[in-house]
Amino acid sequence: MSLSIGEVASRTGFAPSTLRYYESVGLVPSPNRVSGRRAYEETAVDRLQVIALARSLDFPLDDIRELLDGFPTATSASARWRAANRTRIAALEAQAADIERMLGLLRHLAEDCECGDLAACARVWTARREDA
Amino acid sequence: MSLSIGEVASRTGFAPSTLRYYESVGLVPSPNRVSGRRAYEETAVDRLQVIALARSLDFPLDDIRELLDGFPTATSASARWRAANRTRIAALEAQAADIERMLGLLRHLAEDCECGDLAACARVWTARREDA
DNA sequence: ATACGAGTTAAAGTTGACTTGAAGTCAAGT
DNA sequence: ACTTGACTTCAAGTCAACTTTAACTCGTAT
Repeated sequence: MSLSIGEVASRTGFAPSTLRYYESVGLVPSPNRVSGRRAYEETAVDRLQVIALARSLDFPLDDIRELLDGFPTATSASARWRAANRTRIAALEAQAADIERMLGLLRHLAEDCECGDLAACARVWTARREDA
Repeated sequence: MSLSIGEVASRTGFAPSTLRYYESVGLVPSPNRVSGRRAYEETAVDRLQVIALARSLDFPLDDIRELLDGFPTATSASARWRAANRTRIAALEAQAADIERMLGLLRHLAEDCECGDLAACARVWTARREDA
């Protein structure tokens, strides 16, 4: 049983135009056509859901493509791919830390802030980032 | 003591062109000019560091402006601003959850994945999102 | 038979967030 | 006097990621 572009769209939350675009840039494989129309396999939905998760975290399409194309199929997973993955994991961990800082600031503003001045209370949450 | 655009740039990590752009769109107030040049106060750096944090989380500029402009100055903080803030907090919490799911997937791929097929192991981390 | 809805392609348009380029100003150093 | 380096403005260019438009093709229901 195959799925129309509309069905895939509603299952994944992507617009049909987005699915065509993703195909055009090679992010998803080109599905068979049945009388001109795309006939997706169910597995396409799984791939797209990973893409949706990655996009929700603002992974660029090139990055997602690399992530998915280098997928460790049974054996492989190149050193290059593994290194890239470690980088991605580190970046996500840093991002999680940033979210916690931002949540700290927003909750402070929402609940009990009496600083009166942004500068006064902001430094608590914007401390750090002394590298390079 | 005031800061040149170059000093503010190196303290905040923004390019000078970005600082000018932020000023042009009203995200940061227009600093005094001393013989034509911008002379920033130190507090501008604090504001910009909050902006840097928000931008690192891909907050749109309009959102950041609203966040900063509605800052609870001693007394205020409109109901509208408070509501927007609750929304932002919820969005960040959801984003943190997405990061955890993605980290779960990436670590699985990096360490012990023997699924061989993306679809096979992806469903564990792409489950959820059954709303509306 | 024909109208409808959902699909098709290719090309052009949009948006947000910057960056770059051109042409000029200014203070300090040689 | 003049070069340098960091600045100025304003307009235009860039980039990723889509979306929109135009013109067309199907299969199905009336």
